[in-house]
Amino acid sequence: MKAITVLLADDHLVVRTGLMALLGTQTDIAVVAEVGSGEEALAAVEAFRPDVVMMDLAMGAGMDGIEAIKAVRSKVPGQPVLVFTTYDSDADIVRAVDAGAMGYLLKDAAPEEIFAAIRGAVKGTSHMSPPVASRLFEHFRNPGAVLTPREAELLALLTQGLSNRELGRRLFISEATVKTHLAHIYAKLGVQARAEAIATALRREGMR
Amino acid sequence: MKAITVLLADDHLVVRTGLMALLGTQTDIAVVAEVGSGEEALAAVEAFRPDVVMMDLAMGAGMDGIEAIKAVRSKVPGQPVLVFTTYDSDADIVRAVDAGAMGYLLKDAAPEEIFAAIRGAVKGTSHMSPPVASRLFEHFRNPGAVLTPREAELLALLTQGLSNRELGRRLFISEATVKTHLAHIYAKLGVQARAEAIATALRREGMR
DNA sequence: CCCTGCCTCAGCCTTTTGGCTGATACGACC
DNA sequence: GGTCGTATCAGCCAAAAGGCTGAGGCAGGG
Repeated sequence: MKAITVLLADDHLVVRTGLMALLGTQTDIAVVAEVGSGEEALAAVEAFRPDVVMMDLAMGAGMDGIEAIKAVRSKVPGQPVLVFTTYDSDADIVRAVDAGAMGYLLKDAAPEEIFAAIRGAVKGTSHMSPPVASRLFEHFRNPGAVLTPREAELLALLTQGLSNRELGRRLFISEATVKTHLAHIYAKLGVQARAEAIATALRREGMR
Repeated sequence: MKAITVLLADDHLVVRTGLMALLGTQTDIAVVAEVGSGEEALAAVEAFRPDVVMMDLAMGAGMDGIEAIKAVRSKVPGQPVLVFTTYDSDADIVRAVDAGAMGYLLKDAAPEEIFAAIRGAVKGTSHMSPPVASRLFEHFRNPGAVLTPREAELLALLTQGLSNRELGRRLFISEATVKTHLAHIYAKLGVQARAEAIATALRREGMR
């Protein structure tokens, strides 16, 4: 039986080393390359054509994990990519899934879970860590909470602490429009005021 | 020469595995135990009396890294503890240092840096990753920005998105007093408004 | 004992924010 | 060709937040 080939992309050497050691215990899984950035991952996918890519989402400077997933899958359509990260923020999960990730593992996952996800990925089975799955479920249970692109843009600036006037200047819209968007955002987030919206956005969505 | 004994405390199995693998390449460093929580770390320190403890700050549920450092050092005075974490928020660094940490390493540190920090720790030399050191320096360069206990308490609630009225109710003080504290907080943080204060606090201090 | 820092509070006035109602415009979809 | 979602804007009013000045109590240090 030919071993499943895996590419590791994570900016932390310690994590890559740990994964290599863990995956090394499995005879049917072989790490063929390890890289520390999204750009390198893209190149390595072309060079090695691994069966599965394990990708961290936070990768220091440059291309982030989500962009890397999109780039990889546009270059190699159908390439199975597993997200392997510390966080399980709503936004990250949703963005990863619609960037085409086959699975979403948390770094505190048990080794068996990791192995199972890799084996599943080559067969086209997707795997989510339980907390991730439940968040994703929540997300689709309440699709009313999906912000429009413009609203999301505004929220991002809002979390910088800008005033309505500033928001208007930055987005080239009137203060009246800013207020309209804000009202919609508050309703969707289920909050009463600006402060709460910022708190919610920063906590829930891992926006920083 | 007797090898330096090390205890690893980190809730991520992958990270522990990676560190074991990296440290295993050094003949003068021996990992004597690895644990996944602050409570276990405390027990392991007593049982193994390691030369150095490497401690993560974020450790899921239960005792966090800072508490664990304090507990370890109160049980074994002078025990060298190295913080090994992903983040370098101001608050974490300062709290770790005054909990008695001997050094502060980031997870993306080069292996040589990690080895050096461990070797230094047993000799009583403290080591900081460069970005950490510069933040610590900044912190002491501008001590005016130190919030009073009451202000910190208020800021914590502020980041929950509460209104002035709510803040007053929670802290059993009048809205007038809340405004006074807020004015001081804004001045110390160097911000103009509530929204900015929340953003700054959440981003800079890793309060969540 | 005085000074300083911290916590507490009041009043006054301006600016900002939020709630509401209503309106126009454009593109997609049926 | 109508409908829906999105984005844009206005005006009005009430509530909240912020700037300013002033002030009392209390603990700790010189």
